[in-house]
Amino acid sequence: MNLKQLAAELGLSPTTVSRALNGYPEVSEATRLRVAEAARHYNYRPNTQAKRLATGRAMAIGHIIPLSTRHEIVNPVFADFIAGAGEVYARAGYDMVLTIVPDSDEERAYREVHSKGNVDGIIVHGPKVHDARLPLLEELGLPFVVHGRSLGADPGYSWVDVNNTRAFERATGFLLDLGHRRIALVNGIETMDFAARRRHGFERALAARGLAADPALMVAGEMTEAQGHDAARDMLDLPDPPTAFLTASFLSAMGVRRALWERDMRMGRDVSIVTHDDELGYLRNGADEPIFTATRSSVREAGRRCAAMLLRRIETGAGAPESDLLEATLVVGASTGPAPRRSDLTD
Amino acid sequence: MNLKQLAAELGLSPTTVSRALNGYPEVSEATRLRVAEAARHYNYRPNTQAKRLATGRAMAIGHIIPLSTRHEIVNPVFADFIAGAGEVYARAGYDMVLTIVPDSDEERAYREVHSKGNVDGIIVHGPKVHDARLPLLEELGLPFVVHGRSLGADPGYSWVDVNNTRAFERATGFLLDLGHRRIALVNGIETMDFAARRRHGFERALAARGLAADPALMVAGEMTEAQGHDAARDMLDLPDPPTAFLTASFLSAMGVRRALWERDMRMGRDVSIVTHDDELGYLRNGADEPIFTATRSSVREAGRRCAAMLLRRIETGAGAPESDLLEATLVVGASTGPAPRRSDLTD
DNA sequence: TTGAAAGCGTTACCAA
DNA sequence: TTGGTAACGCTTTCAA
Repeated sequence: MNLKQLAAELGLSPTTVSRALNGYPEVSEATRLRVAEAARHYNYRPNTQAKRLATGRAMAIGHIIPLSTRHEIVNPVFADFIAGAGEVYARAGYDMVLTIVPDSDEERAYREVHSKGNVDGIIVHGPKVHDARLPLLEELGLPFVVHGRSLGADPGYSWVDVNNTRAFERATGFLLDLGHRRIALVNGIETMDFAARRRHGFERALAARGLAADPALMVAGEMTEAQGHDAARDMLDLPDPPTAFLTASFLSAMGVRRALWERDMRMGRDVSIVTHDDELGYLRNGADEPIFTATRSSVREAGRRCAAMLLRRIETGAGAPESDLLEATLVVGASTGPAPRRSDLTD
Repeated sequence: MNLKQLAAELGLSPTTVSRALNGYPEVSEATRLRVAEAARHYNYRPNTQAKRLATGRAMAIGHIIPLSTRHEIVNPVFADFIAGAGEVYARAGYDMVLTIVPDSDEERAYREVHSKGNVDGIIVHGPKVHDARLPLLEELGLPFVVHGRSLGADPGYSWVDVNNTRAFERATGFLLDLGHRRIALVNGIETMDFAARRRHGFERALAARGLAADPALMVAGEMTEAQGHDAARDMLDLPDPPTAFLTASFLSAMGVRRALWERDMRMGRDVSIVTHDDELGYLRNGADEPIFTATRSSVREAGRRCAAMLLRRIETGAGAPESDLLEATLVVGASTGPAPRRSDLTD
């Protein structure tokens, strides 16, 4: 059933039917009702392609994922973000178009998606400290919002990010308050903006107490179980091993835990772990009270906000860049001090 | 630059230019070259929407993800699958359209995506033992391929699946060979087809030795770290606790390991774990030789095959249903017997 | 408040 | 081998 047929059934012109369905004011209430009724009855849905061609709007948002970036697509953060963004798109009648590209083709993919005109805007995932995509998109004039930020880029782009610097600063401060002085950082790859910021936060907290970060206690790499394990194993072999670990992901924390296990050490007794991720709800304080983070659900929230921001910009024709900084909470597993409360960490 | 403008530049009709660019045979080699050259020079890309409207093909494949289904979107398996499918779509010039829907709206989403005509076919994710989506899609006449299978459905649909039954049967047999008699199964939700099959495999291996599964040693639920932990903790409290665990996911295995840790038990000495997932490369046998599975990369391969099958069906106008059964390998962490070799399991 | 007609950028049919 | 024209299904301008 298409518009013409529906109009014929109603004895109206396609024009009027279109107007009635799209909420134009100049159509009488009576016809609007008749039309709506008939549309429902015949289960009429306007053809997307035709609508797109006529309006010149793709009604779709692109997400371009570099293939090799295991960091992104295989990252639970990515999935949660996509879920959040997808909710918003669905409500607004937009499609979400995912494009998987080999890294080498990334630039071509952006240009192509632009000239083919099958998306109205783009979400940039996993920004690096120095990221060639932002100037490229600026040049193309394609509306975009970055999930994250890029330290090396000209400001002036729109973004939604979590406060990684402060989160890690706070977490480090928390461990310092518990008396730890040898704190290890098991970080993500530091060409990624988020990891660079986490390291800054870590170093800032140490510096605030007049401490310098020990390079032997800092490691950066793919955030896997194996990374956490190998890093912790090696560090625990040092003459002056760490008494606490700060990790950038759940998987790394799992690996650290395995290294402790292999040495018959216990979290909270011999060592503390603080990790910036969710899923660690099971780390409990002395009162068997779960201490957890909002990371996972807040990533979904970030997805929602990112998508909403982009749609707003598209529909209002962009304008001044916008930004949105979410505060992250942290998972804490440590019981050598007083049982930490969520509120200790959230502000 | 659109087709008309390009044609004008060349002094040709849009028709001819279109034919030249789309490889129709009836255009002379000379003009084909001229056109190709000009297209490159002006960086011409045909407008997707117009092409779609004219051909009646959306050049897009839909993936509909129910929102609440944490099992899917947040599942690393999902991400790997998407990555594999995305590769194939990109090569074939198709878009991948992800739709996130509240569970209650799932049927409506399928109907809508169909009547709006913005996809040419659908991949069905996470089939249940009894799944209403398959008859619905059949009724709509929308081409689809299932990632997985549905025990309760009429055969006659196309699918790509991993041999879950046999994988778990083999893993169970492996533990039995090592002498274990009390084997626990920490499974996924058993209304999901894959989990039902895994359980069948488990029970079949026991039955083959004349053993019956002990209900107290079987648990099914969300495959999280917490699930694995709680299940293992409770089972280890039984008067006759398990000596081995078979888990359906990496996260569950992590939880089982934590439960062991809390009891100062060790894998390989006190207990064995076999899990159907990747990332457990770190479970090493006595010779410190990693024993690992291909699951993760094979999920990507499944994504590729699923996508390729669907595109083939769309382009050839479907026909007899097709299927593709991949053999799964398994992660094994156990050292109470002779060091297991990968080939022992892959047979 | 309604309708006729043009237009969006392609492809596809029929002539030349 | 090429070109003119209709068609795809909708929106939008202009008239009535």
